[in-house]
Amino acid sequence: MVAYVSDSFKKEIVQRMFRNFLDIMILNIVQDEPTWGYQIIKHVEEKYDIRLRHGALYPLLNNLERKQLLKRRKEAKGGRVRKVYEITSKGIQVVIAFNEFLQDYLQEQNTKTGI
Amino acid sequence: MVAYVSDSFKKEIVQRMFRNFLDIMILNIVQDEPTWGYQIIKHVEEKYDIRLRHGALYPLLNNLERKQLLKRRKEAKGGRVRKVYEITSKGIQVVIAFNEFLQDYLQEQNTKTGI
DNA sequence: TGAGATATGTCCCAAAGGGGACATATTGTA
DNA sequence: TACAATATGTCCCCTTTGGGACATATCTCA
Repeated sequence: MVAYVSDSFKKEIVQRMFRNFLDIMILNIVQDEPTWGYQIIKHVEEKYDIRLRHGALYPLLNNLERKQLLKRRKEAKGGRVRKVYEITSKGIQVVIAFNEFLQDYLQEQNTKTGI
Repeated sequence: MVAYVSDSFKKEIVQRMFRNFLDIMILNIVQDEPTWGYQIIKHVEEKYDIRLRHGALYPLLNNLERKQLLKRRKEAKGGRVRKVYEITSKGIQVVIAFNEFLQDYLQEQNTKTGI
């Protein structure tokens, strides 16, 4: 846990989200559209202003593939290797479970604070 | 990361949520109504079927108080000590930041998957 | 009076995880 | 031709975290 400072509250949350639920964040991104490691790093950097370490990402992608949450659709080449990942039905289930929990959680928040 | 098995997906998510965002989960519970450590443990066990270790919770509560996210309202006694916590305005900001991120995140999910 | 529930405190060891470094190869561009 | 960007792989050390244990005190009920 880091010090909470007014404006950086949200930034802090996003960072923790990516630190602790990186696998699910990745699944979400890949679900949106098939993509590859390097692009995921660029995407997250651009959208969330967060720097993912490739040293953490690539092993994770291989891991998710081993668990059959992702599948490597093709290796688009040109002399250069590129692993394009696609989400599996099992992967989608994980994303759905996550989203449902969040939905239930927020639902409660709303009923408590009066819509 | 643990193996994802169909039915236990959601359970798994809840556990990770409490493991990784325990502070915010606690802030939420306290925001709902002022309460104390022992009751939080019972509450979480009952509602989520998750066992919080008091060895982790009590230091965290003291920590949240030191950071002024919680304040100890009173020590209701009877010879026995009980620390009743209340959320602070700073604590509420953290909860709001968290909820807003989740809201934005789910919003995107919905627009992507069609409403 | 003795056991179980209530209530909180603190500490330590082992496991996990992340940051950073080391490594390699191709493509484009100045 | 040389550097920056693209693209992925792997490893290690250090910090963080959790689980479990040790500790204490009161209250209630059988």
